Amino acid sequence: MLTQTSLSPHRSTAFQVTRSASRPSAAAQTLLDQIDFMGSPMTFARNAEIYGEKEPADYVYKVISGTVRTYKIFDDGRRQIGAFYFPGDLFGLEVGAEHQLSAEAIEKCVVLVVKRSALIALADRDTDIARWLWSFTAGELSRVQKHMLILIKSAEERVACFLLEMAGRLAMTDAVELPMSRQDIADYLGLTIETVSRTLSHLEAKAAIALPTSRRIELRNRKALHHLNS
Amino acid sequence: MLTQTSLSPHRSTAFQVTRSASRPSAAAQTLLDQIDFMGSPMTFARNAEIYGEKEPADYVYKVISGTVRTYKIFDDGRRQIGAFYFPGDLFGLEVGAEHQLSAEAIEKCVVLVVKRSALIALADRDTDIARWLWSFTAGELSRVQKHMLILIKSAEERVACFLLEMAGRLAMTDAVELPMSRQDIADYLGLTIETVSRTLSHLEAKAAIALPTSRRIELRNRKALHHLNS
DNA sequence: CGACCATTTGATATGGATCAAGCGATGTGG
DNA sequence: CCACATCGCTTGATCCATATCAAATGGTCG
Repeated sequence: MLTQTSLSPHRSTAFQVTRSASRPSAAAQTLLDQIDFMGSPMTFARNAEIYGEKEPADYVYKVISGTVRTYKIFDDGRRQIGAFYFPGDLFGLEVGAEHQLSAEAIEKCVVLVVKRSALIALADRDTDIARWLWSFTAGELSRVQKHMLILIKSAEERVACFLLEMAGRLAMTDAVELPMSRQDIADYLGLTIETVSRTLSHLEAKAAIALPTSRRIELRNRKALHHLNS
Repeated sequence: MLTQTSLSPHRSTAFQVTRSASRPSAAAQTLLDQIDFMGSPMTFARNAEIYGEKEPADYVYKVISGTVRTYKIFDDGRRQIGAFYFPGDLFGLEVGAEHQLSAEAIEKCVVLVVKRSALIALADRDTDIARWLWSFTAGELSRVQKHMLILIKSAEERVACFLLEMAGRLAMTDAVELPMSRQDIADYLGLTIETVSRTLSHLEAKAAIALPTSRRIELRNRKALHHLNS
């Protein structure tokens, strides 16, 4: 499952440098940081599958570079994107035996791959680690709950929420370089690409945003966007 | 927060009988069962608030009888129901300090109330308990993910999913007595009451269900309902 | 019985989907 | 290096599912 579309695991020189540091104690830092010392980097090409729905969830992943989407495809061919993951984000951690969604690289990605059993073993010895794993799942729950709430809003509100979310996660300034296509955005928001495109054009007409290129979006009036949020 | 619309906590004779049994070891049963020995029963009237969004999440609840809804109200007045909880279900367990949604009794309810700190204390001493708490949150995550997926479907698919879910949770047979109103169903499915009502009528016309009364629903053709599921 | 509330049903409006065409950037082969 | 195919995106025209507005029906409780 890990080999189908990806390079075999190896340690890049960049990560070897990091690994040469002395290993801190379990409680001294978050598990998210510790994974840097436990994981093997793997590279995935654009659109490569990282794992598939219902495959054994034996590994957990941390994004080093690039962007990942998790999604589900329905019988009728429609796709719902569950989440986007950016550098620093952990994904693919399940409590059950199987992945609930599929995961793909949106663009060329490097991810650290860690055996889930290794994390579980740590958690059994260290209450803080166990607590952290629980918190992580609770964070995912919270995120999905928010995502669910945007699906009952109007197209304009959904797009505004999306832009604010992306700006918050991958931009320090008001300019965002989106790594995902209009189709990805549409499938994340439960809209069509035409509606996403039209809504962005409309927000630009209202001077809430600017679109220097189709992937680059500048927030010009966050207040107007937030107002759509409710 | 616990007193506003409810009786003060007390132990009913029914629970005293249960409590008189010798206490099993932590690992011998699930935490869900153990809560029966730890919790104080409280009664909530129809539509009484059990807790509000953003209130401290110091207590966890287990439904003994009745039905509970969790929900969020938006600025524009719309309400989204996050979940329905039936007898035996646990709700209100948060990892963070505050409740993310509000909770209300749909009908007169008896719930067991347990201090969250008591559960956390158990989890710190018992890895199995810690694992169970994590699994519980993961189960909620899984449920919300499924719920999110139905929000992008057509009205008929949403209603069919809802009926199958309710039948699975509160009926042994094909007849379901719904505890919630059309408005509750509509707010759970992201539809209007009119659309819910019309869709039920349509499903009845197609002989997929029967509606002896507005609250009682008989599944006459599960296959047809499942087919709408996809 | 009568008031009230939940539900159903009907008529119309509308937001977003669908179908269709055009546009701009990117890349490829002649 | 240019002509052309391709792909992602935008824009336009029309359609349809669901919302909205409105009224009728039915069940419940004082």
